[in-house]
Amino acid sequence: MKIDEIRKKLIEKGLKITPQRIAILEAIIKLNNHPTAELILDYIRKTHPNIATATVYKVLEALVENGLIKKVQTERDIMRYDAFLEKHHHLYSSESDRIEDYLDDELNEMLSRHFEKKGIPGFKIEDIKLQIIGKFTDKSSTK
Amino acid sequence: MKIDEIRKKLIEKGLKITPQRIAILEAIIKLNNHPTAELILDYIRKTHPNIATATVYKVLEALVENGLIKKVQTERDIMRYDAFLEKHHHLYSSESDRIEDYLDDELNEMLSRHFEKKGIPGFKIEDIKLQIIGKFTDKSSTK
DNA sequence: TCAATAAAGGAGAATGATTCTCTTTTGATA
DNA sequence: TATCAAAAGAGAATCATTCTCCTTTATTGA
Ligand SMILES: [Mn+2]
Ligand SMILES: [Mn+2]
Ligand SMILES: [Zn+2]
Ligand SMILES: [Zn+2]
Repeated sequence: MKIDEIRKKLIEKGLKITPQRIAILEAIIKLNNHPTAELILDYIRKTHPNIATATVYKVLEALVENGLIKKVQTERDIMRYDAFLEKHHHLYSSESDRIEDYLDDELNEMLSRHFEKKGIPGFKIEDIKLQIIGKFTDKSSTK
Repeated sequence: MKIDEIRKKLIEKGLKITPQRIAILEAIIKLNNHPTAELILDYIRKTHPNIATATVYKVLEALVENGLIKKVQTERDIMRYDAFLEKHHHLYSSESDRIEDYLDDELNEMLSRHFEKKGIPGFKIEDIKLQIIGKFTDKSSTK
């Protein structure tokens, strides 16, 4: 997502285009792996040294409410943010708290078919998220 | 799970049997739907008026670490606890913050088969949890 | 271009769930 | 029944997040 796309999305949602909002969205995209508010703050302070903590939280909330980003929960008491908007699931290691995206259309179709056939009485499904918990085995972490 | 079962489990894990631990486990079981620490506290104070807040948190932590209960995350910044230990998934409504258990062996087998066939490079799967997000449509809540 | 103004940002205090520290009590063991 | 490590109690501390209040700014349309 480039700046122009970000601007367009903000306008679409009736949000004012501010340097802070653009910086925060860019930060999430750049930082990639589902950063915390604190990581975003640290990153942004390099170019916007005066941004307030509350601004970051308020912007994040506004972006979530307008569907420009998503919240991601983990086992820890710190919210994570995700600018990748295509339907996807997450690989998660509780040891390293690392989150990676997992895309699997075959899986999504399988789930759709399953729940279409076998509905859940008393419940209207809106979305299904898989938390795939385990350990990353690549070089950068044994966890 | 009855008191005797609880006692047995505590002994198995080398945990001392204390009135507080039994009360807290009983509370989670009795309260059922994935209570918060606060709800557990309120419930327990009826019979143990002097229990300390920190004790509840410490006991909950010990029970989680020893596999007697599980933590459940939601979109909110409050931990929920689950004494139902069989493999299951959760139905969740963000509006009401209600969590219900969802058991589906057919689904579990389907997922096992899928990931057995199609592994995830660089990742060793330990568990898969579905968060089924939507709205409850039964009498007790429209949410 | 500029004034009006609602929306957004800055600063720092407040909040609140959770954790920590320190002291006292208690369950398990022999 | 004494011993002692484990656990509980009390209350302060922590810290991610939210709130309040004031100032600044993006947008709009005259
Ligand atoms: Mn918190
Ligand atoms: Mn909190
Ligand atoms: Zn993601
Ligand atoms: Zn459950």
